[in-house]
Amino acid sequence: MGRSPYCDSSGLKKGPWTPEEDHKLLAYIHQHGHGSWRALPSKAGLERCGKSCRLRWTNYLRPDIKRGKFSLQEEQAIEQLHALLGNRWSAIATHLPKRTDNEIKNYWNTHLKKKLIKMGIDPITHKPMKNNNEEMKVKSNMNNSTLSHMAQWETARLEAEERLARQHKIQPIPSSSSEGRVESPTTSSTATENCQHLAGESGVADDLPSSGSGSAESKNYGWPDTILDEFLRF
DNA sequence: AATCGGCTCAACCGCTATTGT
DNA sequence: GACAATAGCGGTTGAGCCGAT
Repeated sequence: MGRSPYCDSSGLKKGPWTPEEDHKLLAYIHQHGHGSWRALPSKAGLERCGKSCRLRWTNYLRPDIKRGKFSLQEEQAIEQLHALLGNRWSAIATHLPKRTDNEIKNYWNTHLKKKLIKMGIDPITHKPMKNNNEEMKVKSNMNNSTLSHMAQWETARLEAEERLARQHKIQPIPSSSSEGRVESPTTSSTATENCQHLAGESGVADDLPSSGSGSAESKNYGWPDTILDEFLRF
């Protein structure tokens, strides 16, 4: 499997995009669609590599992007989804309409991770940190419902994993879901609904997507939808 | 006013996955 | 099946901003 170089360093521009470049990219995609990203820059008259164009489009220029501050609901949804999916930003992004994986990743790294650490929660495991001082802080700062809620999430995750493992021993997963990258808008929306249900019960994430978040590209990387569903059904 | 340090976020880089031949 | 091309993901970087000193 040959790896393509990021961008040939043959005079291609790097760094921040100018409004003129944005305009060229927008105009081209609006007229022709992006097609092959590799071929796009020359067709659009841009001295950028295709990868750079794709990134600019998906992270900034796409019309269905919501920019600006994250709401409390979005914040809580990210926390819950991260507890469930880990650093699978694109998978998390499919459950947060109009937010890009890059934006969510940035927000996690700059805000949420610190917030959890401050609360004495390990941002990786989403469990209270073992450190005594931190644990004391957790005990005094976190309310019981938050703790029990997190424990429920973790328990449910483990149960779902176990159940799925058992199931797979009996019946192998169909090829579509065993390939790691799963495209299934149906189950995605089910998961979303369940997430909404869960969020509703715990009083968070009221504005989670009610549809498949407009994601024709909706994928649950790594986590098969069955696990996600199981977990969110909890 | 200068400078220092922390923070944010757009963009880059390197890798894997997928698709086509 | 092997290989190449392309797409997409997640980690990291660095320029710019802003508040503190």
